[in-house]
Formats: sequence, C-alpha cells, structure tokens
Amino acid sequence: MTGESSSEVLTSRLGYLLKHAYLRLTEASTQALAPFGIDGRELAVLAVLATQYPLSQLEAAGRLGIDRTTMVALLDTLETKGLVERHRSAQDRRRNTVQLTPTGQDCLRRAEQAREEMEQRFLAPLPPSDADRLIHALQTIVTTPKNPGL
Amino acid sequence: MTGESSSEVLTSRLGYLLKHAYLRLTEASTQALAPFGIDGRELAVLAVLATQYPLSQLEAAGRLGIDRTTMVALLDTLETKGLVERHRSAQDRRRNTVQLTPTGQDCLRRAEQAREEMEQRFLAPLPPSDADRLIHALQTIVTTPKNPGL
DNA sequence: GCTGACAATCAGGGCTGCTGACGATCCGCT
DNA sequence: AGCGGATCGTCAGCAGCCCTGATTGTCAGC
Repeated sequence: MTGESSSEVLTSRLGYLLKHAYLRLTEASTQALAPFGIDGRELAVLAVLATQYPLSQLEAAGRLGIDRTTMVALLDTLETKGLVERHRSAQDRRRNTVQLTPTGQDCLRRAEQAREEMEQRFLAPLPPSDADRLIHALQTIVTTPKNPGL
Repeated sequence: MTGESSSEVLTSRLGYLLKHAYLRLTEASTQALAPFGIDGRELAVLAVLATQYPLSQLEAAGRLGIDRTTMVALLDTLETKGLVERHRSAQDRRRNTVQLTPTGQDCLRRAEQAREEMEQRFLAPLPPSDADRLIHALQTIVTTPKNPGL
C-alpha cells in the first residue's frame, strides 16, 4: 500500500479517479462481504439469479456483462458453497437453469443488506444530493451505447 | 461482447457502475492513445514524471499509487520506446532518477491533448454541470482517508 | 568497519478475463 | 429421416495486471 499523495496531474484524470474509486470500493466490498463467505462478484451473480427464474448461464452472464466462460468458474464456486444449483433444462438440454438454494437466498438477503450499508459508508464523505447525482451520472455513462468509431 | 442488458438490480450497484464505467473509459483511452504508441497507464507515468524533476522510481510509483515492482516494468517499456531515461542519482546511488526524453516530452504533450478530448467525449452524455460534479465527487471519494476499521 | 534500512530488480504466483476447441444438443431444410 | 449449422456449457491455455519474497547494491548510524 503506497502513499496516497496526489498532485493535480492525477486527480484531474478521469482514469485515475475511476480506477482508484473502483479499487477502494472493491476493497470495502470484499471486507463487508467476508462474513458471508462471498465477494462482490459472487453477490452480483446471486442478485441477478434472484430476479428472474429460470435463467441459463449464458443469460446470467449477459446481464452481468461477463463472459460465459467466466460464469462457469463463478458458478462452480457458488455451487460448492451450496448457494446455487444447476439443473439441465428440460425444454433445451443444452442449457443449465441456475437457481438459488434456500441457503443462497438467505445469504443473498443478508449480504445485500451488508452491501447497502457498505455503500452508504463509502458515499458518506459526499453530501447526500451529490451521492445521488454520482449514481445517476454513472448510470448515464454506463448505459449510453458505445460509439464504435470514437 | 455480451449484451448490455441490465436490470435495476445491477444499475443500482455502485460496484457494477464503477467497474463498467472504468472499463469503458479504459477502452476509450486505449483507443485514443494508440496513435502515440502508449496506453493510459504509461501516459500517467509520463505526466507524473513531468511535474517534478528529479523523481526516483519509488517516488513516482508512490504518486501513482502503484507498486514499485510494477513501476520497473512500466519504465522498461517506456525506456525501450525512448520516452524516458533512467540515471543513477549522484547523491544517492541506490536511486534512479527518471526523466523524460525530448521525444517523451513531445509525446506527453500531444497525448495529453488526445486524452482530454477523449474525456470530453466520454462525459458528453452528461450535462456539463453534472460532469463537473462527477469529477468532484470522485475526487472527494478518492482523497478521503481510508477508514481502517470499516 | 558492521549492522540495519532502503532502492531497484527479478522470479514466481494469484486473480481476472479472454480465445479457441470440444461434445452434446437443437433446429431448419431437404 | 437425416444432414449441417448454430447454440450452450466446459475446459485448456494464454494474457494483463499487480503483488510477495528474495537478491544485489548502497547508504547511514554507531
């Protein structure tokens, strides 16, 4: 952990700011979720799976913006933790439908609360209205279609 | 490249937002800087080195918040590209002072302009006042001292 | 001088995510 | 019927990024 000194050259850079904000959040998230035996990525998977059933692995990966091969490993760990179950779909036996186990549902509920509290602490240095605007600004940026050319 | 579909479960998560905003920016940055033969990390190194001379490798790494061993590799590539030079410090021969070559200074100047234009395009979906607030909010978060306990 | 601390380097490993290939399965077409 | 192309999950392998730990050279206090 090197020092946090920073001159204007850096704090005016969007890249530096986003990277370090992300790193800080990841650290806080990992810490906050440690009691539940999962990390932020795994929690996001659980949350997506809970919204709609049944989801195939590919569909879940698509919603999270991750690769299908990455989802395989992610589900492997979640399955060995007993939080999700894979079942071959009867309609299309190429697909695995993935669902939360009761343990997984319980874990999700409690971990989501911990995550929300962690995010509040994370945004605490900001006035509440600024925190809202930050969220909205990021949503706008992330949901804006990519400009292929530039 | 999986789809960009996203439900509220995700877009309300700070982790998801920061991660994907960062990924998008990195992609845009890499593209914008490609003509100069460098990427965003390398440009940040050049920018830091330009602010104060002489800086040792360790000092430069500290300002960027990266590890000293990472800096070694980063400087290796910048040196082979002819953008920086390492010189053993005369006062303390353990240290390498790193400075930009004329080529490096020229590269920095032009690449910085490209980066600023890229950032403007990146923030274009936001009203200008929101873009400013986004920057300030991120600065606040990144410069807030870490809370060791929580 | 000796000892402990520090700077740069290197080897190695962890984590994350990808590409490419494979087997199983589905679907459209003939 | 059955063939061909596409799709899903899986795996092996690789690349990028960053760290830990050990090594070498150097400094600074005693």
